[in-house]
Parts: sequence; C-alpha cells; structure tokens
Amino acid sequence: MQRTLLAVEYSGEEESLAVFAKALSHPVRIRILTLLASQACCFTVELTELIPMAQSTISQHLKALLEAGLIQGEINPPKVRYCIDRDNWEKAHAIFGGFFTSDRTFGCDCPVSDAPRGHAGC
Amino acid sequence: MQRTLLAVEYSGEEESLAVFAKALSHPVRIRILTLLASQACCFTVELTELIPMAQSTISQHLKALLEAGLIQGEINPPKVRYCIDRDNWEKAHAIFGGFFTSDRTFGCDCPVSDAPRGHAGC
DNA sequence: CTTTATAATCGTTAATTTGCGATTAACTTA
DNA sequence: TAAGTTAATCGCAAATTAACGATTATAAAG
Repeated sequence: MQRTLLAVEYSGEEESLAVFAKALSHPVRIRILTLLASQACCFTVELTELIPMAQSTISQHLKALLEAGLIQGEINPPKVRYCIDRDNWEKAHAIFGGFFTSDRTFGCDCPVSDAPRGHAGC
Repeated sequence: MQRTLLAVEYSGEEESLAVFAKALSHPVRIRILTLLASQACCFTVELTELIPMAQSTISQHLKALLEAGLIQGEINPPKVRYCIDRDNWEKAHAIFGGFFTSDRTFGCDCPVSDAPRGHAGC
C-alpha cells in the first residue's frame, strides 16, 4: 500500500494496543489462546487435533501469537510446548481495560459553534 | 485466500471478540476512538484536521469502526457527527475483560503422559 | 543407521487491507 | 440557480494476511 506522506506518530500505548488487537483479530487465534489458557492442551499437535485446519496454518497462527508476545514456546523436540505469556497477558489485559475505561465523557458538546442540534446518539 | 475445507465453527463470543479486535487492530482507529471518546471532536472534518491522513482514508476507517459497531454517525448535511456507540463499547469492554480474566489455570499440567519436564515458561 | 513423530518453513494462490487522488452526492448559502 | 462545504464512494496500486500442500529439520526410537 502507499505510505502516508506525513507519517502519523502514535504513542506506545496506541501501538501496543494495536499489536495485541491484531493478534486477537482472527477467531482461530482466540480459540488457540483459550485452549492454551484453559490448559486444554499445550503442544501444537494437540491443537491440530482440536482445530480442523492444516498443521502449517496453525503453526502460522502460533507464530503470530508469539510475535505479539501473547504466548511463549519451549522447544522439546520433536514437540514444542506452548503456553500463555503471563506477563504480556496481564499487560494486554491492563491496556485493553484502560482503553475502555479511561475517563470519558461520551457527551457530544462539540466545541463547534454551528453544531447541528438533536443528536440522538449521544 | 483459500477457504478451509472443513470450516471451523466459532462461538458468538469468539466471533464478536475477533470483530472488535480487528476494529482496534490499526493505531489510527484507536486514535479516532480516543478522540471521539474524549470528546476532542465529533465531526469528520475535525478528525481530518487532527490526523495527517487523506480525508478518504479517514472516512474509510470510520466506516470500519461503524461496521464493527463501535461508533455511530448521525448525518447533519453536509456534516456527519460521529460518536462512540455506548452499548457496544460496553459490550466490547465486557467481552475483552471476560476473555482476559475468565478462570484460567495457566499451569502446564498437560494431560500427556510423555510430556517433557522442565518447562520454564509456565 | 533408518524410521518415525513433530513442527517450522517455503512457495503459491487468493483475499483483504491500507492508502491515495478524483469524483460524486447532498445540503447551505450567496 | 450557482457556488461552497462536507464526507462518502470509486478506482487503483501496493502490502499484508490467510490458507494450503510439500518440504525440511530435529531428535527419539527401533
């Protein structure tokens, strides 16, 4: 895609939130995280048994979750044991929580003189 | 992309979470939501003044947020007033909160007899 | 040493996302 | 009626994502 001419600068919070959100933006990755977190399984082979997708595809999703920092893997050849990365899990929890709760007014008192009236939504 | 042969079935929770997460997966959409939620602005034109991106691009991101249900827009031609969709905002808040907090063990007592030992991560 | 099991990686294809400028639509105002 | 303002949509290009099968790598087991 085309790069913006004047790059928008984002804060660390914004970037982190976007990275975590992107990791959660595919239902199969949510499924994987739920399985790992609920301890229903741990090894990739178990995920491939529970999720009807090609092994390579699941491996790809695991990589995405790894890169987002939400899980960690320990190699025990020929198996690899995955689990939730607790630190980042809590970090993500906090960031999402903060995002949704930080003091909002949710009003619509826009500081615009010619603001139309009768806005039902707010 | 190729469609999976045996389609994976996801729960409503999983689907919803993925939809909300996808909406939050781009930093500029997080910025827009923060601006709308903090009442720093309301009309698209104000967003275009605050965010150095083409008007069409911002309009596109607004559409994505609309379709995810996180915002709502009221047409007041030639302006459109956007604001947070409070109901879905709270719904998203609850779903993310539930996802990160639902009773997890985070242990690694995998029910696999030949599980390798010494897993540092869990 | 060969086979087996596990999981990452490669190569490919198709779909989606992101960005832009240009155009269009809709309503106000002159 | 004409001009102006605002924002959606179109059309395009580039990048990324998602899925697959095939291959490769690694270590254990025979």
